[in-house]
Amino acid sequence: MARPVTDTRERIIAAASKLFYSDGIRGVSVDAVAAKAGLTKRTLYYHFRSKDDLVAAYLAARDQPNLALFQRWFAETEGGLPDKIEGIFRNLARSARHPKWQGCGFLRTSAELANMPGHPAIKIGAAHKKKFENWLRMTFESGGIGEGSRLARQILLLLDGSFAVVLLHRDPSYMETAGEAARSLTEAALPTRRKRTVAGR
Amino acid sequence: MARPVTDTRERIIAAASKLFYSDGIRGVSVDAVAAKAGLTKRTLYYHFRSKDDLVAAYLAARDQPNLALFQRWFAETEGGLPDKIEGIFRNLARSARHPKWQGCGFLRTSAELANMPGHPAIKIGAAHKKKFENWLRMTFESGGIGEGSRLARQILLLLDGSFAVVLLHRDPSYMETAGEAARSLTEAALPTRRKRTVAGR
DNA sequence: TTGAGTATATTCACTGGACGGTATACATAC
DNA sequence: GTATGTATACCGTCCAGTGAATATACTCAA
Repeated sequence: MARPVTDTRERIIAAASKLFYSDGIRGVSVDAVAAKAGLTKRTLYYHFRSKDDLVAAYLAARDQPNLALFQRWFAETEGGLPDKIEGIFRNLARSARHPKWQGCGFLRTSAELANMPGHPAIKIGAAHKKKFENWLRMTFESGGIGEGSRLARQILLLLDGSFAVVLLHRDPSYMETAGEAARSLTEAALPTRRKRTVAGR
Repeated sequence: MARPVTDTRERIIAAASKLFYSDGIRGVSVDAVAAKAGLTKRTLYYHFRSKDDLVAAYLAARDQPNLALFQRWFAETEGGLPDKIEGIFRNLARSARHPKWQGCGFLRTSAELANMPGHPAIKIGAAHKKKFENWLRMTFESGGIGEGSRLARQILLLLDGSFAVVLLHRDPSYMETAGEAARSLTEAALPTRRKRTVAGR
């Protein structure tokens, strides 16, 4: 065959993505990924050095699209900063109602591999969440919020909390509750539009 | 030997608890649990019908002590409701700095077994979190907070969010951030002590 | 234009080990 | 002499990773 490397690689990653996300890392064998991709395990091992490598590639491939999705949800929501933040949670709740939804792949991987803190996949997950947090912070700061850093962390906590809680209870309404909380915190952090001097901590 | 059933059972659960919490469910073999408990796998299977049973027993054994710990942290913190809520997070941050800390066993199990939503262990985890949420709600309501139900959910989201985020970044300071957010939300929900009529949503 | 040689890509068949669970037998306590 | 409890040894399966061979595309000299 000798197709260009990237095609096969991406087919493998696509297969891995579906399986790892749906059944967890340790719940999916390399054979299963190869079968889903329509090739032999040996071929898979030609393109990836190890299962750990494959897991890292799976998460790396989800990094940018995930971020872009959140940013789109934010951009497409009408209204002020609090509304737009709440919009992210509303969209998330909607997507969590899809039957194939299984929480956040990054968080689930970090939970599953908690005993291997140095695992490349965990580093990728951590970097992903940091990117999101930074984007929030910059958004807040350019929206006139002084302590954008703190608010960004709080929103992130609510977001990841809703991933965890909704995965456990299978009740996406928690995401709407999280959205309300996020809105409250954002409103409280917003400058009062009247007096505007120090107002710090 | 023929020791009373409960002794051996509890020794097994204690061993399982350490191993499952530290290395995850699928990362620990039944043999490993038996070895840690100082007996044979066959003996273990005399006391538990399957690994799934054992996993459920592991979480069931953590239910009450965990709840009691949170309640103690709440009770032992001086001050008003917001302070006491923040106290939970502060204590949690302290415990998360212990080298053996690996997040919340209930959440990690639900993440690992996400593809088996009916698994008994997940039901136990869900019930545990519901108990905690209910305790929060009752605490808030008897503290004079009208919408205690919503606030309880928000606090829970922050708490579980901090479990997830700290597990990923290995940075317990997120728990203090979550505690601040929890305090803010609690303060905002507290009656103004002055005008007190509707003030609803 | 072709054909030899090389790098890329894929397959089949296998290994060594771990894993969940069980058949059978033995020991102790009441 | 039967309930309970523990141990040895085993079964069938799955799983991450590999060795050896093969097939295809690419390069470049004749």
